[in-house]
Amino acid sequence: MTHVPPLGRISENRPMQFAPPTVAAIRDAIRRDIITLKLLPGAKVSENDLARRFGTSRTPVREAVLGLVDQGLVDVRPQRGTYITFISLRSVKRARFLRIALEIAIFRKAAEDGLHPARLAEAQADIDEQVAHCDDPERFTRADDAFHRRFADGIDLGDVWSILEQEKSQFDRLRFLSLPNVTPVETLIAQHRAMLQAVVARDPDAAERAVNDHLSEVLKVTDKLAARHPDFIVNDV
Amino acid sequence: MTHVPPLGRISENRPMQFAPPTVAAIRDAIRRDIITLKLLPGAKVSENDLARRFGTSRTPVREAVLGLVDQGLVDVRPQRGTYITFISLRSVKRARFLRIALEIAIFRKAAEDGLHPARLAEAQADIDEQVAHCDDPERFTRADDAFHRRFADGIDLGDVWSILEQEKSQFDRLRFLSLPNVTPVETLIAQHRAMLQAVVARDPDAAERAVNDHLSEVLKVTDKLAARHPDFIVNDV
DNA sequence: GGTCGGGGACTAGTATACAAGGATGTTCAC
DNA sequence: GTGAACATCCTTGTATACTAGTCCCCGACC
Repeated sequence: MTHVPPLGRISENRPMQFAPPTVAAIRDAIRRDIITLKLLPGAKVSENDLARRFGTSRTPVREAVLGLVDQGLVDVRPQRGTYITFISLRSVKRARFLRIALEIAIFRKAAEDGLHPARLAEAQADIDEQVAHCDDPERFTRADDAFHRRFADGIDLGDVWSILEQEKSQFDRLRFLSLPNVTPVETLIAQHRAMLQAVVARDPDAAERAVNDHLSEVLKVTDKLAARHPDFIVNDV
Repeated sequence: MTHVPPLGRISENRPMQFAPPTVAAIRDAIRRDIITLKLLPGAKVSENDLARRFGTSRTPVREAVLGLVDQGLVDVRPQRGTYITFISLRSVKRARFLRIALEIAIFRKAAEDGLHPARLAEAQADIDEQVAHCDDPERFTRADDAFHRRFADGIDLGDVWSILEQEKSQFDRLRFLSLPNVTPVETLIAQHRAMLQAVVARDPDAAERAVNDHLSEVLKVTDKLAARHPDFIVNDV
């Protein structure tokens, strides 16, 4: 549980243009704590405690928590309490299925329609970033996510990534159980290069193969992790 | 705007087992009104009015509305009002992209792993239902949805359909602009049969082709509709 | 007649109060 | 010593009150 200084009415910091950042800020803060396992699965959280922690009333906290319920990260049981959900192996498998299906479609479309050169350059920059920080797991992960996201944003269909974001949190928790990743970063970077190259070459089939290889590699870790951390994981398959 | 009799504290009707059905009930009711275009795009709704309509306080209504914000169905502007979103052509295209990608993956997996015979029988029953009520658009649509959902539920990955459900509402509104559908129901039913048969035959490639044919047929209507109803649609592509 | 300003009637955002049910610990009976 | 009943505390769910910002109309003034 991280200590968070009271938000102190963000409205004073930000110009409060259109939306209240309060709820979103609280939701993201809690979400981050859950994904980084500062809030462990099964832990009980209290809306009152959170309200005190963030220096607001229960109302914004409650709205934030409800958002996390939709994401399957917390489970609120009336008159009992609010609990961090255990990592459901079935949910992880579902997220994996979804991610592979979607990313294949994304890269196929990117390879078919072509991507704006600027986007391609950004993707290349992401790879360079990965090379530069291959020893720093956190920065590597960030560049990794940026790379994937780049294509989702590039195919000009609006916010496709947000769909994945929501599901991704399910196995992002798993990923935090064992940083650094088991797969050598050189392999990952090589796979990223193959994915980018397939899009540049406008070859949808090659893109699909590359994505499939990559995600199979990345996601097969889940099984090992699930076996190693039975205390956080409910095996419901 | 439908008149809805006050919920009168659903807790009395339902056993109030675990969750409060109040918020969910309100959310679904509003959602239905939006999708069926009883609440037109651009219309202003007031949390106070809704609260009066449902016979509750603002709190549950507000929580329900926030859920609809996540689904992109309403837009709440602080201190101004809550408005039904216009149908965003980009969102529709995104939903279409997502649905094709996911359903292809679902049917491929169903064809690869095979489906429980009971599920296959249910899918067949759904088709029979479609044949029986091909003149009743509403019942046909229900059986249509049930058919598609059957496979999403059948691949044993948890609630995959809910992802689609959320996106589907975007062009469900479009669909309601012109019921009955333009594509003859005989064609749809034949396509459904092809999809089911491919799964039964355990032929993933055939399944993919069948799904692609079907969804391309169903979803291509959107372009025509978008051109015909410019008042409800914002062309942001 | 046109324009600017002020006030009232909305809006959503937040805080607080209350209600209802579960968990837990203590106490009393056996 | 053990077990059951009860009281208290704590939980979330809901209702209500209050705050702050926006819109719009109406009147006054130019």
